Amino acid sequence: MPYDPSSSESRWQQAWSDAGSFTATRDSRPKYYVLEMFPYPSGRIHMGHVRNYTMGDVVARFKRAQGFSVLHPMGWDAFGMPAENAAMEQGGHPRDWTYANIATMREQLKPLGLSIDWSREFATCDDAYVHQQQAMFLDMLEAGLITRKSAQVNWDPVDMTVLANEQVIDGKGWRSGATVERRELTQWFFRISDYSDELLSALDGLTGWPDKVRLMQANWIGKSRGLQFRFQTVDAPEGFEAIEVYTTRPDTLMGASFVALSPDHPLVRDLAAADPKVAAFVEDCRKIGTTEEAIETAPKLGFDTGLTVKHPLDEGWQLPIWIANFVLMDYGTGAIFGSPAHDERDHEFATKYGLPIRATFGERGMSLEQADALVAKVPYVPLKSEIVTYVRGFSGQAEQTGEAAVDAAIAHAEAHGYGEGVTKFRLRDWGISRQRYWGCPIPVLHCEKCGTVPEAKENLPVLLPQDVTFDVPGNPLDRHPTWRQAVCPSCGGAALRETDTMDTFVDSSWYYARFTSPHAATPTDRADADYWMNVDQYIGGIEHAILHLLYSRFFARAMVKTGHLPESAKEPFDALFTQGMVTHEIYMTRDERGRPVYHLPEDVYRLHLKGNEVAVLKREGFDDLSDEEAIEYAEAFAGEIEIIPSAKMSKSKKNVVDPVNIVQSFGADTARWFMLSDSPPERDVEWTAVGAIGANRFLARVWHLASLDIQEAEDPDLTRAAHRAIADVTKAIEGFAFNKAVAKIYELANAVGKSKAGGEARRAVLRIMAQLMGPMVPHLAEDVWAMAGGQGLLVDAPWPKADPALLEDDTVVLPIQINGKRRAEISVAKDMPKDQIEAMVLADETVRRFLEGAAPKKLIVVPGRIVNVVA
RNA sequence: GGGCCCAUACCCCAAUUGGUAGAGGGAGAGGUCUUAAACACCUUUCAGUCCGGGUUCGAGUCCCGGUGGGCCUACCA
Repeated sequence: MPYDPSSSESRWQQAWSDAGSFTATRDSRPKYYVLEMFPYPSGRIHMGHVRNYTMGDVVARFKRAQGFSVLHPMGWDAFGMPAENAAMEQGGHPRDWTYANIATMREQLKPLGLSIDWSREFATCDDAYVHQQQAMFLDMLEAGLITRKSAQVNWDPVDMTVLANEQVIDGKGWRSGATVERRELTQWFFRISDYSDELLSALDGLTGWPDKVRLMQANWIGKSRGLQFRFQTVDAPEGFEAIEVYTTRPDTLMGASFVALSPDHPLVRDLAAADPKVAAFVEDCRKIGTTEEAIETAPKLGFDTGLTVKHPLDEGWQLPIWIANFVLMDYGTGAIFGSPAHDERDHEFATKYGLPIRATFGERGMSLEQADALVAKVPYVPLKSEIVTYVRGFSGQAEQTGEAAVDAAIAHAEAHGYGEGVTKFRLRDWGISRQRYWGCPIPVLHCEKCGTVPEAKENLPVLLPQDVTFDVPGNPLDRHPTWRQAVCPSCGGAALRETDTMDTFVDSSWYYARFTSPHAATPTDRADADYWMNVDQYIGGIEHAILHLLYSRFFARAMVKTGHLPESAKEPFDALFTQGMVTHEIYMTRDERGRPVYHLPEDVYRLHLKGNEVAVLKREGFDDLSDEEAIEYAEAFAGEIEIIPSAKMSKSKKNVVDPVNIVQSFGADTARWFMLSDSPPERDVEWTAVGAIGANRFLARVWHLASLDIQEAEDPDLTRAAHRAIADVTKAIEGFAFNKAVAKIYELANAVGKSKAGGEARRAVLRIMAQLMGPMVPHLAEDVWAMAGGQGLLVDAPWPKADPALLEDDTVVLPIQINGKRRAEISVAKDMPKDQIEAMVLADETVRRFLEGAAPKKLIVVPGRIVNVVA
């Protein structure tokens, strides 16, 4: 009977389902919660999902076998713009599109044989989830965690909607092509910035997270210590007698050459109202979008207001006030002083507009002239920890580090009363208002009498109306005939509903908590949350390293504050693993006009031909060719396709392989095995057709090995190999080194293949192999388990234990190095004392020949490892 | 511009964390089986660890300086 995953895989999946093997239960076992980032229901699963969920499944099945009560759920991040875009493009309703996609993807996911508790499945667009999220919103509003304030947004005047930064391309709306405006809108915010310090300092405790992610979060939160102070203005309009600035380099105050204001600074607005030239300049600045590329390529623009300020340390010294496009209103105070000698941007600006460049410090030991010469062409920006010489210092030592100088300057300002030391954060409040239909409605009302009023909890959920259309731009909620009309819960009068919906990051900020009691009539059930939280292992892509994880950390704290999570769950993810991408080669030809045309891997015949990598298009009739004919064919068309090195799978480059096809032709276990082989999980893995065939071939070989009928014989070496494998595979899985675990299983399979062991001795080893393979290729493992006489289902078998007595050999081979080069080796008992080894080494013929009778200068014996003789 | 990661055989990757560079897979070559092929099995080729210094009895591993690739982030004052 050959290996036939198509029949056996669904059979085992049915068996697990019938046995309820993966239903998570609260019981006496220790708990383990493993979670992979839930998918967006885009329509089809892709290889990235397969990799992500396979890794999680390995952990889940491994922990389950080790005796943990495992929670391993799955759900859908179901709100968001693609559903609305689909409705606009193809008609239909976002809800129908979303739920149809979920149904499709669920059916694609299930054949992978993941050990998921499907009874806990939910989508964030489910009425129940919307309900509980709204209930929490009200709790958080009451607890002071939410605020409403005015903020700038990217506004598309044609589509009449707010755009996210990534939807603004070259200053134009991605859909309409209209020039994007910046607009002020009143929006809802989570007060995450109140938690800046807490979210930053708590990173130290996240020892189960990659350093990289912690660092990225720290940079994002962006704590800085600096000086905030005021410049007295000269002849400025009323109300602007002083300009507040913030700097992290107050030590460069004597190098100040100008003050620069953001185009959005209140003083600039005041000036623009009176002076059309200022207004025109501000308008120019606005045209440059807020995108990264736009900012990167934008030239520094400045406008001299003609106004001046007095230098705080020298009343007679006046600095000009400029408006500069590179000054941001939402960081610091929206105003800076320019210190061109020690800042790249300021230097570029000063050079362009002919403003003075005066050094405040130079390299250690430099004179004032030398320092000024140093900064004339390029700014001097050493690390703050470096010692420099202050040539225009005003506080602290002449020779000191930047850090010390900053501290001294702050102290000086505070002592003389012209400024104070301030800690600032880059992290801003989290704006969650979206002028969109397909999201969770914000449950508040606007009442003429009472103002903004929270909806009463008993009126929840506030559900989206179904009778909407997407044929006109704008938010369908705004133009719905009746949906907005509601009763004010405070005064009983007429009120209008808020039509903004919540950012979808809100949905994904607490789904992990909802999984602990997905059907509860409250956001969480505290007994369940107390039992299951935290997530012991979270797995997902690095692209979520900042926003999703930071928002979730904040949200968990907010849930603790509102009583929905225990205090111990304020850091919800104990351990985080960020997996690499799945990549594939890109196959490209060009059309008659030289434009690139990409081809799907399934349409390409790929082989090594006389040392060259060749890819050719499969034309009609290709599938009927014999191997020789196919090679001839490839030779005939060689070079027609350019092979571009592997890159992340993307539809536009057509370098995608559909997991559904792979599962159909090879089985889920092959896809899973491939994903775990070779590449370390944190690194990218390249999908190749030959690799998939290779993985499948190995699984067939294991099947074959298990089905052989071998005459009874003992083989203690094989038993040893099996126990060695238990120890190695266990360690590898625990360390997320699945590629190493795979290699150890290959080794064991090779040993089984070579061994003459038969009967129960062989079956025992096969059962161990099945157990070790279980987390990775669970279906084949069940087959092997059954063939080798395993009792019951393999998923219910406890993880095997290695017998320590079988792990170590009694004798070890010690290599002998002479002057660092390996020259000989001796075989000694494992626990032989050092002096005996030394005696043996000195007696060794090769060693004696090298030493030529002399005593060695040094003899280093590392027990169990190596001996080095220094002659 | 800033930060992080990576570089070992033709390719993907191991190397007990400073102790014999090769565990494993793929590809290539040859063979057994076969009418032939597939499957299976056997045999085999291929590096001294990107480059240059340093520390050490000993460096793929640690340190310094380059080169090449990748990821993230960015007018943050």
